[in-house]
Formats: sequence, structure tokens, C-alpha cells
Amino acid sequence: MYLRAIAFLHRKGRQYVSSSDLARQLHLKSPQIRKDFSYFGAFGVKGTGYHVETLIARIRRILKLESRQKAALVGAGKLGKALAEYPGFDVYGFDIAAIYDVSPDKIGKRIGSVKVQDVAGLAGLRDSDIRLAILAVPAHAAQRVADSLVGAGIRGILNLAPCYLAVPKRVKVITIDIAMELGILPYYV
Amino acid sequence: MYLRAIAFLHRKGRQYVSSSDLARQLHLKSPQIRKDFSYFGAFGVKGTGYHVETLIARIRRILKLESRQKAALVGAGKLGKALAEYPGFDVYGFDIAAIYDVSPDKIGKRIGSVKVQDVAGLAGLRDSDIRLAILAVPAHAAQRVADSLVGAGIRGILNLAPCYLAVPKRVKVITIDIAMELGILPYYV
DNA sequence: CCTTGTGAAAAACTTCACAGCC
DNA sequence: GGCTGTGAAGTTTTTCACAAGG
Repeated sequence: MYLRAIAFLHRKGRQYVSSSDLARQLHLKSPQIRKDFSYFGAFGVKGTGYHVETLIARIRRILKLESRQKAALVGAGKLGKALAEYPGFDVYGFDIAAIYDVSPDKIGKRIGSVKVQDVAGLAGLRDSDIRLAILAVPAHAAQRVADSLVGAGIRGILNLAPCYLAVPKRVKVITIDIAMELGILPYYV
Repeated sequence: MYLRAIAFLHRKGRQYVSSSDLARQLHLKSPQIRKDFSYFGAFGVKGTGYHVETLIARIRRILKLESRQKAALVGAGKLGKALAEYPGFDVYGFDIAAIYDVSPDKIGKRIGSVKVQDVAGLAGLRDSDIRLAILAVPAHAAQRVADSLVGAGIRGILNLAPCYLAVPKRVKVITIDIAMELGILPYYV
């Protein structure tokens, strides 16, 4: 979250940022931000703020994002295609290095520069250096694919299907349920 | 969140569910769930659990989801198109009732049964009963569109662009930054 | 025996306040 | 004057423990 806001300032050529600047932008209180940053190890400059580039490097290291990482995408439907060509992953240093689908119509086609492979071959991920996967398949197929991903040595799954996934503890799952997020809006209006 | 899990049980024909069942499924502790439900007003049956249909009705009422709601979609790019045809919104009772884009290539075309309109006409939303919007435009355009939406009387925005939006307090914004979510996975693996 | 509902204890998080430094 | 770093205070959230009911 911080990374996005700070990277934005960095692109605007900003050298230093103060906790209260960030607080305003992120709708947080400034001591909150200082406390968070102090967990990273203190490196702010009193009277000036935090050095933007140092801050970015520090956060990247904590998130283990120093080097570019590869991720696999499973599901080349409309959502999958949109994600495959989404430029936003680049900011965090991610490359979509493999794409899988069940549909024979899609297998063999290219999305960008990546060829769509048969999900049946998911196990082949074990021999690659891909340890993250994005799941953009229908909910009813999600658990099955997740099992294959786990079997293929995947360590983290970003699940776009509206369901919970049962996985071993060593695998981290983050679920984004877009419809659910929309569902909580009426509560506030 | 509860709604998704409970609706799932409902489709499987389950009549009652206990707090510990849900806890297992949602990776929470059972007293947590009982406490949450008790805020809704207690209606569990001791020794049996909660009546699934009553629970769904109760949650829908709290989230103001009793009747179907309309939402506008701004941005008919790849992501926008994927969302427009995403069946998941239906579960929560949402209809995508209007779609907007800037591109002349897209304006006038249909996505599903909805015709894409020019964003310049966003203000026309004021005369409709649409009070929620989904924003699927590039980050650099998001604030501008958000301003138009606010001007058109929109009360809630689901923002898919990786940026913060400045809006009046009466408007609720929920931002989903898919790349950011992927970005926190390496931290855990 | 299985469950809920809830007060009390514990933990986590947030905010405040201010000393110290540029 | 403007800002960081941090202990202390305050607040919210989570967990525990258990009485009471089907």
C-alpha cells in the first residue's frame, strides 16, 4: 500500500516525503506511518522527512520484491486475459511467465508473448522458478486447480474466484472477491 | 464475507450451520462469529446452530441488499468488459445497468445487453436510480472520472485503479489494487 | 453432548504527547 | 519551524470461559 503511494511520488520526482504528507494521501494519521516505518528500522531525517528512494528500497526488501518475480496465470477467460495484459503488475516487478487454461480453443494461442498451455500440464511448474500463481477460473474449478498448483510447488496464490481454498499451511492464499467488495458499498451509502 | 460462505452452504441445501463450521471454513475463531451474529440480534438455536435462510436474510438487510441494485461501469477496456459479463455480481443482487467509456470505438457498441455510452454523458446518471459505480479506467483518468461520478450523485465507488481517490465524505470508495495484493504474497512465501 | 450468547481478560492496534534533532 | 522516533494512554478487537438451553 505504501509502495504504491511512494512510487507515485517517486515518479513525480519527489526526493523526500514526510509522514504527514503520506497521512493526508492515504487517509491515515501521521504517527501511525512513523511507527510503521520505524519497524523497518529508522531512517527518517528530522525536519525533512523520509528519503523516497531509500523508502522504496526498504519496502521492496521487506516484501521480498528486490528482484523481479515470475507468476503463473491460470484461466484465460475474459478476466484472465485482462490480467495477462494488465500493466500494473510491472510496478511490483511481476512478470506473467506462464498461462494455463482448460479450453482447447485457447490452448496454443498467445496472449501477449505468452503461449497458453493446457492446465493438465500444470505440474510442469515444478521445474520452473515460478512460485506464485493467479487464479482466474470459475469458482467451481478453483479448488481443483489450487490442488494442482500446490502439487506443482506453488507457494502463493492470488485467488480471484469467490470461494475459499483449502491449502496446506505452507501456501499463502489471498482471495479477492470483487462482487463482495461491491456488496459492502450499499451498507455505507 | 459471511454472505458468500453462507450462500454457498445454502446452495448445497444446508438448513443449519454452527459457528464452528463457519469458523473452519473462513479461518476464524468460533466465538468471533457468534459475537458478530449477536450484533445482528441473536437468533441462533442452541445445540443446532443458525438457520441458514434467516441468516442470509438478516445479513442482506444489514448490507442493504434486500432489493436488487443497479450499478454503472466506467471503462469498457479489457477489465471493464470482463466485469460487465462477470456473473458473480448477480449473487449479491447487482445489475450493471449502464456502461461508459471514452473511446469512440467502443461507444455505441453493446456489451451483453447494455450499450456503451460516452463518459461525457456521465452526468445523466443523476436522472437514473443508479447510485453505485465500478471504476475500471487507467489510474491517470480515475480521479477525473471519480469527480464526474460524484457530480452525478453517485454514492459509492468500487475503484479498480491502483490509486487513491479524493471524494467528499458522503461518497464511499473501496479500492481494489490487484497488483498490490499480488505484491504482498512474496512476503509470506 | 452439542450448541449459543456474553461478560471478563488479553491482545492488538491507534492515538497522543513530547523530547530530540536538523 | 518542521519533522522524526517512541513511550504512555487510550481504544478497539480478539480470545477465552462458562452459564444456560435444546
